[in-house]
Amino acid sequence: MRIATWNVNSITARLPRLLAWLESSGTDVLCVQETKCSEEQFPFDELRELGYEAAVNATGRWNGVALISRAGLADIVTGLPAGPEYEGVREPRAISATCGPVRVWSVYVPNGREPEHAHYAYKLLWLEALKAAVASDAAADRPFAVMGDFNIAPADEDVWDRSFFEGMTHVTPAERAALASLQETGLGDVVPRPLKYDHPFTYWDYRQLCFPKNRGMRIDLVYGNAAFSQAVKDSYVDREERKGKGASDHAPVVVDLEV
DNA sequence: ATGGCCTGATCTTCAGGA
Repeated sequence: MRIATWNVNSITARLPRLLAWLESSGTDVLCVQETKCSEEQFPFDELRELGYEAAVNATGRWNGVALISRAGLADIVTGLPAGPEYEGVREPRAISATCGPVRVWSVYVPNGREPEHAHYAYKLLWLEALKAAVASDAAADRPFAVMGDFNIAPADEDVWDRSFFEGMTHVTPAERAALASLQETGLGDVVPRPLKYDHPFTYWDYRQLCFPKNRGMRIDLVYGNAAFSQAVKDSYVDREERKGKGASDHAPVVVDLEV
């Protein structure tokens, strides 16, 4: 089974590339983030024509997550149970389902904006709620993973220049501590291999030639429990999908499982 | 080759992304 996660930065703008990539990569289950559409606007029909069904948690122009699967889609949970609100809104940032032998969450962790911003405190609260939501499945025998855009670089080598990010979100000790806390549930970082260069960055800013210069970050992560991690046969960042016109600023992270 | 931001809506200007 091939399972992947990809922040598409608008599923509407990305639809031609998304459909082509699903076919060319042969992905069975895709965790999507930043759909940036309402559920009414979600391209269910186009996906169905390729043999995929979808479960969606999306409300409009911001955020939005989905699971796209041709391996089953059962026991769907929309949103984090007891997930925090931001400015009175429970934003669409998580969805989970069972896809054949695997249970999976697609998550879009809040950005945080700046360490002093209310959004940053919200980010840490959101990660606490995520830990509570996944603890039971993480400890179970069934292959289970939390996959998505975590908006956190786990270590200094996961950003192109540590000094560039001084004082910024994505690299603060509190955010990294939240990731470490999540791992206490029994989840481990499934680190993909890069297809080029020496580090598996997953995001490159659109601006200032960041991609050609490989000024990237590894913030799209896969956290699997023991059964999931043992089933991993290969994992890589498909940087080819970051190339050319109409690309997302994130590349898909692909995981091949023997289940 | 990979190329100096992109997206959708409040739509010609802006918030948000990270």
